[in-house]
Amino acid sequence: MVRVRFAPSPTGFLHIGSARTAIFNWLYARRTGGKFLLRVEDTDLKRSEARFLDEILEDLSWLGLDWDEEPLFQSRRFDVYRAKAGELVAAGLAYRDGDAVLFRVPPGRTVAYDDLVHGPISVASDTLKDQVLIKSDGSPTYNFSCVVDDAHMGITHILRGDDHISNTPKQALFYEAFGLTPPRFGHMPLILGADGSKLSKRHGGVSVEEYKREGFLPEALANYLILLGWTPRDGREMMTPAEAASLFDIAEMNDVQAKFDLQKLRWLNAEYIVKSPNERLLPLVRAHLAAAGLIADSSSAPVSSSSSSSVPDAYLAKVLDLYKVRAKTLSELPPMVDLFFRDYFPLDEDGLKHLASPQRQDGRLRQELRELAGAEVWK
RNA sequence: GGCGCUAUCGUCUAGAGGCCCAGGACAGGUGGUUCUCAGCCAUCAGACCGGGGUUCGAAUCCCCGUAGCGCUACCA
Repeated sequence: MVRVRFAPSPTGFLHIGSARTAIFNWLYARRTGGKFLLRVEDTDLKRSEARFLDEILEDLSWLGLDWDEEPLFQSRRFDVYRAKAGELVAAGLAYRDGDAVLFRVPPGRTVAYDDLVHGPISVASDTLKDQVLIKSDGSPTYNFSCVVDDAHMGITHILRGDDHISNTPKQALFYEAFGLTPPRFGHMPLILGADGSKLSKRHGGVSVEEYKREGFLPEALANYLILLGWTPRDGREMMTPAEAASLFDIAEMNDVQAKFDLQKLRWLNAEYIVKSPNERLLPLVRAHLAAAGLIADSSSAPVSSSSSSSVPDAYLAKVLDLYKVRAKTLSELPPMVDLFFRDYFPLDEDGLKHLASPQRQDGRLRQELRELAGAEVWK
């Protein structure tokens, strides 16, 4: 049975690239009827924080992913890693260097494996230095804890970013040292910023949380991330994770790094906004309007008296019907609809000219507008 | 520097030797519809990194170059 895992480090928010890795692992598990597991790589005690883990799990759920077992925490398994390293030392395959344990890389070997997305990859062991297994402070290195835990969790397929390609031969050597058959590896290309450089803040956000806050719908983000690296056979572009899961094939994964295109994400988001029923959008829209100060913040409003000042759903729904075709993100909505939440309507010259143009046959309205213009002292 | 991965329109991609004077989507241009915007409809422009091979035939295979990215940590 297929068992895959997503292994975040709780040292920051969920990166957009990590989110994609998680999605594809989930896709593969769901496609094959296997298990999608979580492992918390919190070996860096100083940088790991519980609040980051909470945020990461929340974002994964938000994106529509679910996992099959309780997450494994690496910070609770330090004694296991040390014991495992001890086995290798006893077998003469590793040695203690001060308080650290290093793996002896066998010379003159070609370490090869068949990558699920890239095909055959090989590297000469002579280009590898001896690998640290256990650091002087007793904590394990990434590559070592990774192998120990993947074996422990019975992981059959490892789908991760291209940045781990160079780690794989090292890990393959560890499996060999333990007499284990390594899992299958598949490395997916990294996501780059629009200018081809490493994805960073200036490209429009690197964390899932930022897109959530901007008013992107999770189905749009998930859909876009899936598209960035895989195209279904039938060429469709809009799909839910569940639909993608029914079509997914690792062999079809792209092996080319892709640039993150905010325009296309925005287009997808707009499509999902238009398709979403108002009941689903309303709570989100409320939050954005409240954040913009256009309506009272429902979450912090007093329970009793002020019902008269709260805007009814029916009213918001009408506004939404008018404007959801124009907004590419929910955060764009408030400036577009602010006039529906004000008591005065200052008109600029263009607006006045347009509404009072002779093309309008409604003389009565024109008259009213003139009066309005005269009354512009409000502004 | 060493090792590795990659290379089709601005972007995401289709293309697994002839079906391709390269198809789709986003973005862009133009026109139409509309009292504005958005939308919708129509339409245009836009690419096989360079050079060598292999082959009757290459975007597709091989080699070299170039470029981008990754790794080269007692970070993960």
